[in-house]
Amino acid sequence: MTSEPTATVSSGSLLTAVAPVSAEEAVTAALRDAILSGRLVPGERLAQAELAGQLGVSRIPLRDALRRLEEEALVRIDGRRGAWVTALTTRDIAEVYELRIMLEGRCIRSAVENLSTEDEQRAAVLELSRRMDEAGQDVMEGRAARREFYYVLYSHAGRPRMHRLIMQLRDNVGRYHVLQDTDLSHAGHSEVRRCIESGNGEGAARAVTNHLEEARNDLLATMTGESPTVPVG
Amino acid sequence: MTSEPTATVSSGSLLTAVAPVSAEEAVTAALRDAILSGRLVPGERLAQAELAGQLGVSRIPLRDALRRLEEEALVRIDGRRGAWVTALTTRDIAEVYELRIMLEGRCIRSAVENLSTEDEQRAAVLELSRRMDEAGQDVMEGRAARREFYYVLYSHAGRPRMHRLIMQLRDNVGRYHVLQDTDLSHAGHSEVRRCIESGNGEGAARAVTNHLEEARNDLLATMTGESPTVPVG
DNA sequence: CAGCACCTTTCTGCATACAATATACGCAAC
DNA sequence: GTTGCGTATATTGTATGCAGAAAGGTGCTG
Repeated sequence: MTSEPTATVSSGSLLTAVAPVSAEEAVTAALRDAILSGRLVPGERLAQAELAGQLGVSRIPLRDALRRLEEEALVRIDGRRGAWVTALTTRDIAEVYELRIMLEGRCIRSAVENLSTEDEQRAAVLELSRRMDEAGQDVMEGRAARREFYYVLYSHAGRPRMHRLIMQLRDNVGRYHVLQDTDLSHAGHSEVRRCIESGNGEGAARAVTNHLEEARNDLLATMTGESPTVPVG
Repeated sequence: MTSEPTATVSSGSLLTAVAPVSAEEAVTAALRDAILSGRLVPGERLAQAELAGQLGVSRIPLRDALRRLEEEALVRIDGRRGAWVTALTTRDIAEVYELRIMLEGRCIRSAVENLSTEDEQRAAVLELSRRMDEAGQDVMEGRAARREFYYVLYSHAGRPRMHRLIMQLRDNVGRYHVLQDTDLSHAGHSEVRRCIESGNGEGAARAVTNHLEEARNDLLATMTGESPTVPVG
């Protein structure tokens, strides 16, 4: 949120991990990072002129960024009334996890099977798994490490649409895990790593499915009774 | 493609079926209809100034429309090089159908089960089914009727993300079915209708899954050997 | 005191204008 | 004859300005 746009967007997009070449891409990355990190909370209004001024760009690339984030379901645009950070209800959370369970099970199975015949790729994935285990102190660091691990792992499934969709669904619910039980996650991730090493795609699918079901139950339990912030109406 | 933008967009969006209120929405509907109907073929270049002039709007809403259609995977935008109508490879087709089989089976099961307790909603869906069977002469009319039937049917699953995603996947591969075997489709749709009437969600899921597998096999068989049109090297 | 209409303000959507970059063509050198 | 480079053109990305629609406040009226 500095006045220098180039400095603000130095972190780059979490999805592409390449330097942004256009202002719209830079703004998208900056806003996405702000939303996923919680600096922009669900329900918060996103005024075009204000954000454009803060990021040092015109309203045109900012509008493009808001529309892109709307497609990622991180932002909700309501006609000519404005844009807000998306607030999810418990029903939304349940649907996202239902989709994740269906998609990630299939995706990880193909990824693990494909990796069983490509040793160097598998080594790179396992290296990311090790780095994920190490970065356990800082919450945001651990989250970024997990995201990168699954991003690279799922990329080997040979299903670009599924991959993109899964990452969007992850980002949607990830910001609602304020303080997830990391011990529980650790067990699931370790099981996934063992399945990668042994080439057991079916086992990895079961591990991810179980892990996601537990995470869903935990998250829904913490959200029970809390009515989510609704932007308008 | 007239010079009057308001007349050009009278058809409205296929997804929302409501009158467009903004120029971007109108342009999106017009371009989407042109792509789905085949007037804009896969691989065709989409120049901003040319399309904006033909549709009678500025380049700004046209750019927004292109970006939205890019998210629907109907248009591919490549940096500052331009936009093209998306061309799918056989691998893309296979992935889209894999996703459809997973998602539509789950979606139709919930929809049919939900409809079993709401008689008037079920009657409306069955009316659309009847209309779908009648509109068998014209190819485009039959396609539109099928689309509306499944759009309304799936909307009763209580899963808006899944619903939106399924319709996008349908639109992606629908334009590749140049002349589908309508007899084969008829049998599948009839089975779905019977399951709706009897409230058999599991049977509807099986029927849709089988239907989609057959459609996938037919489409991939016709595409075998034909290298799809690639926009750029 | 409540409710409604009007006005002011603010914000978004769109059109025009400018800047930057990718492509295409021509020319020269090897 | 082919390859590399430089310039010209075309096209996209972005900034600024303007019109129109909501939202909010204020005064009037029942």
